[in-house]
Amino acid sequence: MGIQQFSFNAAETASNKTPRKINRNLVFNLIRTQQPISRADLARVCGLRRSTISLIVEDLIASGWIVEGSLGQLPRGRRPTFLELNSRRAIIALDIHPAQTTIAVADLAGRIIAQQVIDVPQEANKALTAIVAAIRKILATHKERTFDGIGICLPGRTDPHLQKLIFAPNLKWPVLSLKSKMEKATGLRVEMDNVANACVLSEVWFGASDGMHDIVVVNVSEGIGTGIFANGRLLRGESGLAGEFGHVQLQPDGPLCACGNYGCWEVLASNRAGVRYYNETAAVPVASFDQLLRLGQNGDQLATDALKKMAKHLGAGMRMITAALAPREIVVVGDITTAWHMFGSIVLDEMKKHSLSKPPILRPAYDGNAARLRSAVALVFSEGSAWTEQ
Amino acid sequence: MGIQQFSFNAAETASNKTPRKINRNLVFNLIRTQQPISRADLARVCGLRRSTISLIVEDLIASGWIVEGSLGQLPRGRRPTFLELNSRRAIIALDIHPAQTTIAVADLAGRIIAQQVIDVPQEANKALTAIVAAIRKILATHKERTFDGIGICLPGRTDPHLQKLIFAPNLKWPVLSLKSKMEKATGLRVEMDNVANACVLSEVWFGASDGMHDIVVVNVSEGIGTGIFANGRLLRGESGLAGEFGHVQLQPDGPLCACGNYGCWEVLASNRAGVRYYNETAAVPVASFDQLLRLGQNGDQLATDALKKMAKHLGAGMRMITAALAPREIVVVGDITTAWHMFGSIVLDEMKKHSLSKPPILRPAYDGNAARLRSAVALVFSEGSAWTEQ
DNA sequence: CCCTTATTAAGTTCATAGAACATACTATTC
DNA sequence: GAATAGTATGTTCTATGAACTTAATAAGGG
Repeated sequence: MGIQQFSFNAAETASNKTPRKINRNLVFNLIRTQQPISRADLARVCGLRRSTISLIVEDLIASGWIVEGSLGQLPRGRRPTFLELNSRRAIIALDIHPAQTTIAVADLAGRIIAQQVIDVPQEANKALTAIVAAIRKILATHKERTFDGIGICLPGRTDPHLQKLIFAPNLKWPVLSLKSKMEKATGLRVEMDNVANACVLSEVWFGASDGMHDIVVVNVSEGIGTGIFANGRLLRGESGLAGEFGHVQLQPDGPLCACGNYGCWEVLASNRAGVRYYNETAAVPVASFDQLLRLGQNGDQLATDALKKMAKHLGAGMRMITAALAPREIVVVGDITTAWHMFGSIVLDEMKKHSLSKPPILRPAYDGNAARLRSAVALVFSEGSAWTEQ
Repeated sequence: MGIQQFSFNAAETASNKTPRKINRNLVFNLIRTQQPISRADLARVCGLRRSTISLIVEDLIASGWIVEGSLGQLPRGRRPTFLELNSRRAIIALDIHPAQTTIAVADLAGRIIAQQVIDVPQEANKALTAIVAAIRKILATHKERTFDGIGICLPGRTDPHLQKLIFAPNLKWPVLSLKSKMEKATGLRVEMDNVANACVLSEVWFGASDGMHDIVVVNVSEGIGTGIFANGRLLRGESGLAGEFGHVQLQPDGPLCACGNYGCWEVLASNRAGVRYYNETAAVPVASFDQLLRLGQNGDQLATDALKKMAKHLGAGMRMITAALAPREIVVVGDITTAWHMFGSIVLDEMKKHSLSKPPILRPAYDGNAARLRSAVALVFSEGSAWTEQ
């Protein structure tokens, strides 16, 4: 199965520089994921000759992506020179959330170097100003690093072509040329995407996924968003709105959803649904999902019941995803994962019910907290393919 | 957006022969889709230099994929030599159906050269024998052609790795090494896939789709199967069972489905559902969907109502697909398309209801009848990339 | 114990071959 | 003569294979 079965597109001719592009990409990714690693090991792992590897490595060092590090130990023979990512290169990661926005500095390996919560006003333009100010401050205090771009993950959808924010109901932001405005204001490249999509990239870049199998990330929050990784890429859809499984109607006589339909998955299984289930039965209502979760973890019966109901509906949605895409893994992101030992099995059981195929692996994101910030790194480097240029 | 953002896989290094592979592929596909076409036009269309095109064309002629044809007309200057697919190369196309199996000879351009319905016994091994006999007969009567393989589309799912038939309830066939058995019996390469998947490939190879956008094919028959084309490839899923949207539960209190769940899309919207709707209301039941369709087209009110109900549920499922994948187009295959002028708009309206994004283009397959047979050609040449070898 | 030599592995150098390309050329037609 | 199709040739970029250099340890001899 070749890489590009269907590339009969005029734009994609290959020149004699094409092999280098491909191999450079390959070698860089090997160093990124296997660092520290020597030239000789690179050759063994990927099958290119040592001489070829040397040339490519020289190129990557010259352009500042990697550096030579310490020497390795061997029982005999010349000691290998380890290659590592250049830790002076960094990106700015932004995790925009209705309740709380976090800004961070991360290096190419996804290590979070600095991190802080910032105050962001509700109104879109004021928010933009506040964010740009925070970015300028970061740039000023981290002069020793080279910044390659800004990665933003947010609870909304972006147009894949125009790179505009097109759908962010939870932020109450209108359609917005966020990307170009930020790029003008900061001079840095900006990549932004939905939380679920960003977490998909994070899983593929830093997580257990190898980029060769399909995975689906389900972000359970106020709503439910999913990100789909298929055929070696993020699946964005024509409009950028692929992955809105949250708005599939699973119960035609269910509660009204914000989208206008009744009984969408996210009305049945989101954090809000959990809270609603609890408040329907309890004498004293809870105000937030956090509260509900704490009650449940402390053994409150009504809270547990509400969360179990939510978990069951989550599982029903995962069954839908399994039928639709048969991915290798479904990865869950969101507050509910902190109580996965209590509710994970309920989700799993419901998902497996009458499944046609071997059900996918179901698991929480490998690194719930940092995942969203890390995903910003993945966004900048997977979307823009920054190291491919020149 | 490069071809291969995530190819950090050891197997996929590029050598200095890689550009030729890519460009040869590209040129061949241009000839395939734009034939007849001259070398000069190829150069203009794809951007490669005339000298490069000449070399690649020479190669393709030498290996028998294309031939030089007639000369074109121009107002002045040397007349261009048209290049065409070698019409002596052909494949055998098999459309296996519970009711009726068709065998055909098709050339690279998807032209059906000969076609005949064959008798196939129910039992799997006897069926295999009958099919192999029919193939041998075809091979004997078409000695003037070179056959590159056998493409099979069938109402079942195949394992993408092992190439076994793993799920064919409507055929009542067990898990079966169909591919390897047929290859041994005929000496030809065999590619097989689900009807919906095959039709996806057919759309991309011979239809309006350009291979650059996502499309979903919905095959409405006894059940409902869908094929997904995303990120430039068919989406098969881990198990080969991706696209089973037909078994997503859209109405938890709906009728029992063969899969064990209640209210799956296919129980609500397949041909069988249409028949069921009619028979619930009519005094005299119909035995087949064909009958129902004829009644409806003749203006029978109860039949029309039943078909409208079915159409509405079809639309609800398309809304699900839109939310899940946001494809550019949804293409419908199946008997219902013969009455698309009557029911298409009902499907469309239901699909659009409360849609978050611009809804996809909804249309019947561009060539309902030949599509399934043609898809066999697409199967052989897209999956095996036959012209890439050597 | 020290020095020399062999062995092993890492990394580099260089001639070679495949491929696209730019340029110049030939062929054909009006 | 002008325009267009198609071909031939030298150049450049690339991966490769073989030979080479570098650096470390092991073995052996004095």
